[in-house]
Amino acid sequence: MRDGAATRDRIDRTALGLFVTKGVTETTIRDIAQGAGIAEGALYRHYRGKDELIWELFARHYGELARTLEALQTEQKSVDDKLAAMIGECCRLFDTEPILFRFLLLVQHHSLHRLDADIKTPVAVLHRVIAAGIASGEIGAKDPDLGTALVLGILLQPATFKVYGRITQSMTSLAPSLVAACRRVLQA
Amino acid sequence: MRDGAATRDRIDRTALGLFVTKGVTETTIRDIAQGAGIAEGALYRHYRGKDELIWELFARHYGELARTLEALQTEQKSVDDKLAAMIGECCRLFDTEPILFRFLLLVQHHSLHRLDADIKTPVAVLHRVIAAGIASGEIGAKDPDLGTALVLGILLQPATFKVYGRITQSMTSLAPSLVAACRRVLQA
Amino acid sequence: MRDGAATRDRIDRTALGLFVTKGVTETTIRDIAQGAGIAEGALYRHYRGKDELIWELFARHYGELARTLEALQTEQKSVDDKLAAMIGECCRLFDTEPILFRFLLLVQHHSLHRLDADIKTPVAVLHRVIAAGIASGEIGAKDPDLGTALVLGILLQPATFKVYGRITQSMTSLAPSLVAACRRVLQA
Amino acid sequence: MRDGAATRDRIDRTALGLFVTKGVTETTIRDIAQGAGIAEGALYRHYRGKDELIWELFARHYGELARTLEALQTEQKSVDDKLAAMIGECCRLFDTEPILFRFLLLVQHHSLHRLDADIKTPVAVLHRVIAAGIASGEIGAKDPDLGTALVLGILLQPATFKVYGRITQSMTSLAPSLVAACRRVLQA
DNA sequence: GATGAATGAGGTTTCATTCAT
DNA sequence: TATGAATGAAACCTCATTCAT
Repeated sequence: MRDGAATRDRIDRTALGLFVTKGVTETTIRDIAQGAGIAEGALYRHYRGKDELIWELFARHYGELARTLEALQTEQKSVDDKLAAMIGECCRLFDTEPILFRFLLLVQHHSLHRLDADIKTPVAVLHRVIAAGIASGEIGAKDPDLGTALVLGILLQPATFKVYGRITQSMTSLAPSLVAACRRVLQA
Repeated sequence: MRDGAATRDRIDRTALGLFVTKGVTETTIRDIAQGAGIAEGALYRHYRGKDELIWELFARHYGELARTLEALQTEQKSVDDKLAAMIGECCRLFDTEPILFRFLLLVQHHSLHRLDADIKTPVAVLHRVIAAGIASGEIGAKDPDLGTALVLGILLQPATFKVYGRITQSMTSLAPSLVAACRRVLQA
Repeated sequence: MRDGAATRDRIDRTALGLFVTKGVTETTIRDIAQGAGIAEGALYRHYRGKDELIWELFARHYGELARTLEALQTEQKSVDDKLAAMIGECCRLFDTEPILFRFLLLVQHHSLHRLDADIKTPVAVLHRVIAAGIASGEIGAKDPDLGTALVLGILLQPATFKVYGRITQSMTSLAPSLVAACRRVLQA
Repeated sequence: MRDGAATRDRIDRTALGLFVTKGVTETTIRDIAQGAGIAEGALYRHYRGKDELIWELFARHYGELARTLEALQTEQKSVDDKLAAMIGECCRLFDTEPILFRFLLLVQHHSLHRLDADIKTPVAVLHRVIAAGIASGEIGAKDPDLGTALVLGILLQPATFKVYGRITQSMTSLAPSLVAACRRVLQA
């Protein structure tokens, strides 16, 4: 079954790339199959259908990112360090696997209605850290929801700008500025 | 003859609502026609096709927002006041016409490739204000692109949270906090 | 009603031109109305529908050509002169009103199923002349149907070549050669 | 998997028949699919669209006829024999595959604009033979274009008459008469 | 008599999925 | 297990014609 795993991997990578380039709805099974070098029907050996492929791809990586952030956060003591670690990781991910990052950015809206009952999300991790910081007094702000939104905006909007070429530096090189911005924003 | 302008208006409103609710690609011409109470073919009296409908709707309102922001910005002296006015207007727009706002948020990516030669954008207005603030020394930050991204993130991510019900207050009531956050972020 | 007649004339000329350029089925009522400078609905004041427009145009001019040929043929004594007169007239018509000629060429197949009960046709006139020539011994050939086909081919195929630019001389200047060819062909 | 070649064959034959019977534009994809006993969508496995189906069908057979005529012409020494061979073959084709022949007759105008850069045509073969005959003095006529038109007219117009039932004999039985007519016509 | 919005049927094409091989 | 032809529903769009103004 090593072949099967390799094929599935090609499917995943091809799909990810096409989803990001053309959009999810605009990408057809045929596109993916061609890109992965298999027949259309073969895809259904690996996924029950297009929806499941999308969902699987999203849930797997979204969940993985959540677990990674959770681990990083746990390693740190102060809220400041926790935030720095998480933002740094996201920047690193963007630079290392931009397609995957953009996919997560893209599909989160599309897939959010299935998130309810399901897995831990990166946003939830972030939210918990900020809420804890407010509780402990490390963060001056009062509203954990707003705080989460602000931090998220400060992280994701530059990433979006980078996608469109409005920002050219690497996200990693930008990370310290973003961390600083988050700190300032959470002060009041 | 029947009243063309009224029909067109119903088309516009129906389309906007469906685009926001179901997504642009997921909304069909039939959906729109049914919602507007006309036959599918009738839509083509008013728009050359689905793409043009999307583009028209986007360009019209995106351009209008840009012009509104530009006017507001001109009325103010200091960069602080300019930012406050612009952010306030966006919050007001979100509260007043949430569907329109969400549509602009949604489609901007989808339609960005046609923005090249065309009209002024709200982002461009914001960028110009920030660049001027940097030049005049009113803003401590150095990079106008990053600054624009940060402000935009601080504005749009809370809006997104509100769309998903994670934030319940009105955007207008949130505006002062957002303005304050922007000021702080632009300080370094 | 002078205006009505003028409008109808514009419709006719526009339709003729479009039919020849784009094809009959490919030409829409809208095309014609736009070309004629009227609204789509207005066309139905002049013709009951598209089919009738086509048929009317065809029948009118096809019948007129038949009557013209009939008159010319009657004026001449010998079969040779009759043929010369008819061919000359067709060549003149091609040079004078190429669009009309091409339309007749084009639509004859499309409209032939309605010719049954109806009017005299140019082909019928030609056929009668040749049959008479065979009967009187002026023509050596035996089969009037084949003879008609040959003469028609000798006339229409050069016209078709001219339409496609493979022949550049005027049809009128070609007429003597065509007449000579017909004579020779009808000899055996 | 199901047999693709057989299906494609059924599509081709059905399309050819319908094109000839109802006209190309008047024949719908649904007509063809029904006639071929498949779903509409299945057609697109075999042809990219209706236009390509038409073009493919035309180019394939038009080119094949050109090659056949070329081969026959090469086998003969004298221009007379070359013409006889080519005309004989066309008559044989008409009698053997009348639908195919009528299709070629019908669509040549519709498809001529794509002939530019492309393949050899039957008309080109004929033209070359006649031009060579003029050069060698075997043909008395002077203008190869006119000569080609005349021969073509003498061949195709009887075929057209046969299509409409005005001529009842087989084209093959008519061939000698046509050859003789061509000879006579090319003498001056 | 003219206008052009509206209708409604029908055209071409796409596409996720199934299924025979 | 893989293939790719086939399905069938549905998408977008066109167009002759009607009809309210």
